Amino acid sequence: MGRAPCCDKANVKKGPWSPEEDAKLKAYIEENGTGGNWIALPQKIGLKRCGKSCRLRWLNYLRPNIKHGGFSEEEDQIICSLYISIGSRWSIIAAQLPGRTDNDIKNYWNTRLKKKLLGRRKDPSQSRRSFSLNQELSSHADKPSQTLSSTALERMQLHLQLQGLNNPFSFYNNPALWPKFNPLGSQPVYNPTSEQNEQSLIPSMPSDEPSYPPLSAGTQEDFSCESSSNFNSLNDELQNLIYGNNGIAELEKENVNWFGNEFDSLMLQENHVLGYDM
DNA sequence: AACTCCCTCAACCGCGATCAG
DNA sequence: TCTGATCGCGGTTGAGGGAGT
Repeated sequence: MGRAPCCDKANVKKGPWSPEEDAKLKAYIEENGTGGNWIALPQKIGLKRCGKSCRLRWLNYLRPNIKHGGFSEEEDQIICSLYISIGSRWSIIAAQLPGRTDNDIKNYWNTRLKKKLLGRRKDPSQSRRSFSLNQELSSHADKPSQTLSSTALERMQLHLQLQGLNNPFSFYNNPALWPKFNPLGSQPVYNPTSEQNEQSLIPSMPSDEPSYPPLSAGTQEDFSCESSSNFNSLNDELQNLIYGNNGIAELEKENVNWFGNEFDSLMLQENHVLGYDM
């Protein structure tokens, strides 16, 4: 038995929204709110739209203070850092960028930022390195135990890419990145002294690399968010997500650990490919 | 000018999570 | 506790427009 449709598909308009529809939806929500029920909302205001479509239109386009396009270099860095840390959790990434929607960031990442970063080939040796890794990994693709998700591969590749010394996004030579990479304020994500951090959110750094400095108030402000309360709630969300003090967070932590494991196995494979483990 | 190709982004779809009765 | 309804998220699609030929 299939899933029940959320609305009557036959009587629902699809495709681009007209200015009249936008005006109706915007006026109603600004006056009455969503009423906590998106499914019933279009009927209330006489729109032949699916409730989900209304919700999306409001969140991604009509909501006040939405920014479109024109991503700054700093926003690029935040998106990139968080993508490597937590993957395609666009809603969480969007929460760190005021005025940006998850859909916007997702589109921006898929169409531009990913190409901008992964397409970068400054150093031929680095290029060969990435290529050989991909080639080697894909040659093992028929072995189930070594099949890796494309997202993880992409993040792995990005991580390698970002290690390039000439790369402005490099974690190692760009201190401005460190606070962005650790959105949790004073609690460092990577703590080389803690055994529990073996599978930390951030891939392990070589032991001779400096650990991330604790955030100053200034850098935390720099990190984003209009109000401190907003920042704190986001902060809490990320704290829960990463450190986990409830059931849901534990689930998230599993995912994070999964990435840690996957990343570790990738690093092992890469070392093997490059002959570092000999 | 006409055609094709490629890119962007708004919107859709399906699914897991959560809520309410 | 169960079940159906709804929400929210991430992946995908396709229309529209710009660039190239």
